[in-house]
Amino acid sequence: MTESLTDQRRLRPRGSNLGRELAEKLRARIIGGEFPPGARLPSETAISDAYGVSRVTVRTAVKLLESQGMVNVRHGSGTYVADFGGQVRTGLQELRSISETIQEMGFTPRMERYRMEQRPATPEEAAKLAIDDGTEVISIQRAILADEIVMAYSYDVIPSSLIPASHVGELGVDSLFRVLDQLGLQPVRALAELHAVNSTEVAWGPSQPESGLYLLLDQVHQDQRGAAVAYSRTYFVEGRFQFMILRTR
Amino acid sequence: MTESLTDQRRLRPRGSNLGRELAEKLRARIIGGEFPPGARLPSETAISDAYGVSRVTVRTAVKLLESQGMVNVRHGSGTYVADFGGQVRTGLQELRSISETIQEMGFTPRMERYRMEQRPATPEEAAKLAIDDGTEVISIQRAILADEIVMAYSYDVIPSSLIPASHVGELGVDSLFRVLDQLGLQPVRALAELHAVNSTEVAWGPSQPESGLYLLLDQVHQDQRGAAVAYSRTYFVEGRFQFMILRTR
DNA sequence: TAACCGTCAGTTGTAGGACGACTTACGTCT
DNA sequence: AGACGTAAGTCGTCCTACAACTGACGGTTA
Repeated sequence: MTESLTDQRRLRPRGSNLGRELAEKLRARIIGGEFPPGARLPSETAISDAYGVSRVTVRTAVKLLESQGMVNVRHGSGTYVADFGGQVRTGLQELRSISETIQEMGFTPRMERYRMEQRPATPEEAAKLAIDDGTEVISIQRAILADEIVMAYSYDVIPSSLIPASHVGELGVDSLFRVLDQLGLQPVRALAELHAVNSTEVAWGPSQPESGLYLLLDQVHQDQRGAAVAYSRTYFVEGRFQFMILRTR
Repeated sequence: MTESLTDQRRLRPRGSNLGRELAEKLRARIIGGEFPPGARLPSETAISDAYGVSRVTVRTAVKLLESQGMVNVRHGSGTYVADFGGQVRTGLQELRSISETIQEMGFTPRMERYRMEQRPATPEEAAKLAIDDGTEVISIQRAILADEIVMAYSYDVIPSSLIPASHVGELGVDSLFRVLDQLGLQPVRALAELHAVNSTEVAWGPSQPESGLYLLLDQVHQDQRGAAVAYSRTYFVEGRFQFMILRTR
């Protein structure tokens, strides 16, 4: 068995590398306030000295932060912390669970399960997940709350073959991402479609919003090889969740 | 056939660099179908030989494409074209004009100007643009059409001080981005907010959509220094414009 | 036969040093 | 005071080399 090898690999998060790790550290220092918006980061050579890595690695880290909109790199001048309104930092384009985002915003997230069932995939779901028509899938309907206020209604679909029976129970309780992570199925990207929806058939349970106006995030989550691991439709109640997109060149 | 990028340095547009240029060329080849989804790109050394640039430059280009979700890089294996369901669609997070996006999708874009005026900024606009209350701004209301069908209604606001009188005339006709580009005001990032809107007061003119359901993209465009150069609200008619977001780790 | 396990070539990740291109500040000259 | 040249600092690109990883091939073993 090669179990010991995989365990060692876990010490360094799977799929990460020095560049990503350094980017995460720098990001933490920026968020921590050490480098306020507009401030200049140390030079690349200074950073490479401080962290004991090569300047190549520093550059990949900085480039990553730049692509996330955290910093602006100016040739000949330096690298500067981007100035967003002071508070916003997580954009929609970064892949993370909604629960975590709610938590980072200072609220208490909670999941409420409405229905969970195993059934054949509908043609649309099969197309999105690139599986055969009628393959068994697990369907989960949940509400996502922040401080007991409904933020969104989610409809998730996962092929049953990906979830061993021992983990099915966690699906309705824990975050979808966390369960997938435990199974070694880290989605690294998601192809999302956006729609405005006005319907009374989305919400369920108590404290339904009055307007019926939602922002629909229709997502296919993929692993590193491009294989679809989950299909989720999340209906965000308009006005309750601030959606930020960072558009970069 | 090797082409050297460094030879034509004088022709290079401002603010670009070799890495970005190479990324653009590779992107064109991918979109052109030379490398279909799932295909492996030539190795980094092969690309660096073919284009006459160093492997470092190739890596920055590939990293850029990776951050845009165009490719997946696998250590020890190669770089593979990401698989979006067969079609190539431009993601929302890449900053480009709507006209260009329409054109890339194979339609004919057209702008229709409804109203353009110079007036003091409203408090909300002043806040978004980080200017003093009541500063003179130019306000433009337009419709964006693809093959003569209204895709979106846009409400743009630019501080008057940025636009010399000689260029004001072009504002309603040409793309906003193109005018700003001619003035050396290249927006490199935009902080956008997303909303679902249901209103009958957005549309004007003939061929108004029946539903009144829109996806509102509320954007503040910034230059490289983080200064706000324009504030735009674009109401996309629901269902007519496919919105793609690429979420990456 | 079938599973296992090195080996090896190919590819991406990281290192170190060097120089070019650009920005900024500062001192000099007019 | 203003224009200009200079120099130091910083990012952009190049070169070479090696480490880490992947995938395929073949030999070994049960």
